[in-house]
Amino acid sequence: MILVKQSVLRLFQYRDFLIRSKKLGKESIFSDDFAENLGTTSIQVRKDFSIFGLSGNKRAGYKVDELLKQLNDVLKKDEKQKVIIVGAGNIGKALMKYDGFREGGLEIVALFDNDSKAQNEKAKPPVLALEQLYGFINENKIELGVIAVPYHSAQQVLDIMILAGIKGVMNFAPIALKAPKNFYINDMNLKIELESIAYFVKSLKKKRT
Amino acid sequence: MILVKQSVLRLFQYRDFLIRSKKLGKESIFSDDFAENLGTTSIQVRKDFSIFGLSGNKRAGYKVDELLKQLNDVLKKDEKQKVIIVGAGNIGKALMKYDGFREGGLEIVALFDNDSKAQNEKAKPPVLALEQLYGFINENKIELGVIAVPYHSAQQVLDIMILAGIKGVMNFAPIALKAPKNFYINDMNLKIELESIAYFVKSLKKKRT
DNA sequence: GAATTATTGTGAAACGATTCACTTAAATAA
DNA sequence: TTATTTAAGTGAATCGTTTCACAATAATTC
Repeated sequence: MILVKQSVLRLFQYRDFLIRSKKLGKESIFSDDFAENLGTTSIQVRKDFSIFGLSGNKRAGYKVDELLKQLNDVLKKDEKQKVIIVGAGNIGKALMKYDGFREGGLEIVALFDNDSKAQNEKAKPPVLALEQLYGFINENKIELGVIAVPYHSAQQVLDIMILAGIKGVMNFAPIALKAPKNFYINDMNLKIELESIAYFVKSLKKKRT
Repeated sequence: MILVKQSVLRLFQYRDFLIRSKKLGKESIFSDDFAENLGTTSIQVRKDFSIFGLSGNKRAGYKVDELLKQLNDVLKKDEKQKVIIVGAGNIGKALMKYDGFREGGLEIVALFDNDSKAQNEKAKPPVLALEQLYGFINENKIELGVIAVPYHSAQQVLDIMILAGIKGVMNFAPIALKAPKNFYINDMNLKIELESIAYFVKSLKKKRT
């Protein structure tokens, strides 16, 4: 399959907008509506749909229900997916409480932390010891993980996760991690993202001088 | 100026690696070292340097101190930059405590929240009422902000920020925001990023069948 | 029911980013 | 001091993504 990463990300955004529109009682919708809402163009929207074989009605746009069904199919939004978070510090805990994931069909089933003070087997979701990481992933057939540990232990943690059977991670450690080719890593380097905003803002100012 | 977004992001990563290498006592470094550490290629590294006029020594690589000085210059890492966070919920508070920003010369000077229970003028940084947002930005000439409020109030908050003089934001609300052309927004849509990882992982599996 | 209009759908062109293929020069070896 | 080696530097080619230009067709109007 062709890797059309940007398109896929937008499809997820279209899906969210579609769900919100449906809640507002809309029954049909146009490529312009998506464009307007997401800050892109209707051409981009239709091209994305075209790539994935999503179709509407010429002149009458897209039926909300129908498109949503097609989108769910393309995006494989079938059953819930279990996710674990490694690192129960500030970011790990914030993500645990983040509602967005649940809405997206992503269930956080456990956190893991070194620090015994953070651990709590009875909590929902439980916060377990790092020693249990390998076994938990293996037994529960977890495929998705979030890395929210300090940068010096991130690679170590990832290695365990890969060995245990995880297939993709979202990484908040501010460092590039090494993984095999068929493993999917999404780096969320908050430090660099914010630094780059500062940079681009400064550049914009210079421009106007 | 040409907008070479990807290159700029990598330059920040090179800088971080350079700083870590310096701490380890390294005095010179090669494009291959950067590539190896960041999971890219030495050609990419040299191309990035070339675009921004960063130069080394043929055969002997780059002097760590010298390159770092050049990089700081290119990336405008001069004075500290003040940042505010709007939304003192899970994510807002986690970001407040996140050390990475400080290391990157970014100082979080205040948080803002609707909820009077979250507010605390004496805290460091203070958590202020949303009513104070406009005045604070204006008086303190803040240019950078983080949006960590629920999606239904994100656009409202952004409008105030823009009006008050903010020039760029990092947005954690899972929605596309509208802003003028010369305003810089970096969307960190955690929900969609994690959903897309799930999607790509499923795709990888299919491939092997 | 024919003409008009609005919107989808898509191959081709343009653009931007990455990779290639080669040149240059400094350091080391002979 | 000359030859060899190693790594930087970069214009050109390639690749992936976005945008354009226009064809197709469903709905609406006349």
